[in-house]
Amino acid sequence: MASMPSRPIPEATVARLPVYLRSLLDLAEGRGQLNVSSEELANLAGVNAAKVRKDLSYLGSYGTRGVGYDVEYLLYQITRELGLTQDWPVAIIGVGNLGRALASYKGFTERGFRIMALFDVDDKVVGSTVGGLPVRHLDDLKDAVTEEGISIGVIATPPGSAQEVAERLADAGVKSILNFAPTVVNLPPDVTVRKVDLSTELQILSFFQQRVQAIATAREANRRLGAGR
Amino acid sequence: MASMPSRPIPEATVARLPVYLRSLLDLAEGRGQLNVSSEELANLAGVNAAKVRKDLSYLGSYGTRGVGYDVEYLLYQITRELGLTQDWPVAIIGVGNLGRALASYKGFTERGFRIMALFDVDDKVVGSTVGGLPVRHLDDLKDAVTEEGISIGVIATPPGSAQEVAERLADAGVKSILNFAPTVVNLPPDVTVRKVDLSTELQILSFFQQRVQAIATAREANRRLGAGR
DNA sequence: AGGGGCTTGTGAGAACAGTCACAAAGTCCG
DNA sequence: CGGACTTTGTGACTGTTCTCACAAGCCCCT
Repeated sequence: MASMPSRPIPEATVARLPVYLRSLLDLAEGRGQLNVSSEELANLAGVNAAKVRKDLSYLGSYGTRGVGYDVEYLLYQITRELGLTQDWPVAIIGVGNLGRALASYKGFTERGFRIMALFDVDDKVVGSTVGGLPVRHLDDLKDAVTEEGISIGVIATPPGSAQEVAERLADAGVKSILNFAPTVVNLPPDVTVRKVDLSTELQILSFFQQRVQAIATAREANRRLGAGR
Repeated sequence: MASMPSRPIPEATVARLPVYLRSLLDLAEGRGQLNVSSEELANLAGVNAAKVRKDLSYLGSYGTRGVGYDVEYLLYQITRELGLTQDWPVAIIGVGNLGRALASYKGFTERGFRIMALFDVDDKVVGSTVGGLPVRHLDDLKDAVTEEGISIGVIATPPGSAQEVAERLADAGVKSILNFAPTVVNLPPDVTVRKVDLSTELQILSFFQQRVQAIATAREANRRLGAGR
């Protein structure tokens, strides 16, 4: 029995690790701080301190009681746990407004994600260069994935094409997909799909906004009625 | 006591309503289908049927046993619950790559979200026109929010400016913010902030990808050792 | 009018996530 | 060297979300 994963890391924790990572980078690069307490990290990450400690405890006991966590060491551990000690070759499919913005977005490349190839089906863009990379035809996908060792696919197509593109990615052996198209894609469970959906987010905001307004309106009505209590 | 909210709708449910909404629109517009079962809706939305039923039950009893849900009626109820029967005026702050892409992104406008104003601080873009709208200076924010009745703010600035912009939005009376900047913003609890973060998503994918590879490697090692069982 | 066949709505329980509070373990200072 | 102080790591609790399974309700056919 080689290296048994000490405890399985809850998904909710995994989703917060990148936030801690960024906060720690700010501390290290910005102020050159050497130690950080769960309290301070919690403030930076916008969560509560107990949660930070519990999250970090899944990675192991990397803190020192009475002192806090060593920033550099924690940075290294989180980086390692997230698999960011290596580079991940990324392909973007769909070179419309969004695809273009993604291709030239810096935050994308900064942390070990290398955009290796762009794909589209439109003859008007296939062959052109975007952000220093040639746009290839979608039919080249499988070959390119093999050649370039692409491990992450980013779908930035219109919703109608997303499912097909997702299947092609899966067929080419890509196991991690980030879907920007506003539609659900169904794939076998061995492929991890995450969704980033603008209009969904706006609609959720709308729900809360509407609720606030509804309450305000009700309160207003109550006041007019002069209802006591 | 006027209209007591029958049951509070769980946040997890709210987050799925937009997905159901989209699936229903596909059914209605695409195939003109009149009824839908929880089973079918679940397939379209990529969740399980019991969850669909429970989610919808929070809105009221809008289904018919033995038949399913009336597509149009359900569409209306979800639209109403999400507060999408009215238009929401939106402002985008930060007109870089991402801001531009957002300003011209169609999915944005389609469902009752109207982009009313764009803001930046860079003299090189202030005064120019993007997607048919003039880019105004951030200092005009408060006035514009009042004049245009802006209720949703979208932050598309670099991370360093996000907190300040968020505070300005809050100060101007905006209660709903969608933050694309890769940083946490802290605001009073009466402001709803949602975060869309590209690199966080990629890092989460990296975690799972790395895990899969680690397992594959371990299995490979086991095979080489000829370990039985 | 009654029975068979579907599909909803929901109670009960399991799984997961978040919070609290405190013992354990370290530092620091006199 | 000992005691005050700080901060971690975690057990126990609470709250939320998911899943299962089935009674209740409705349609349709004969």
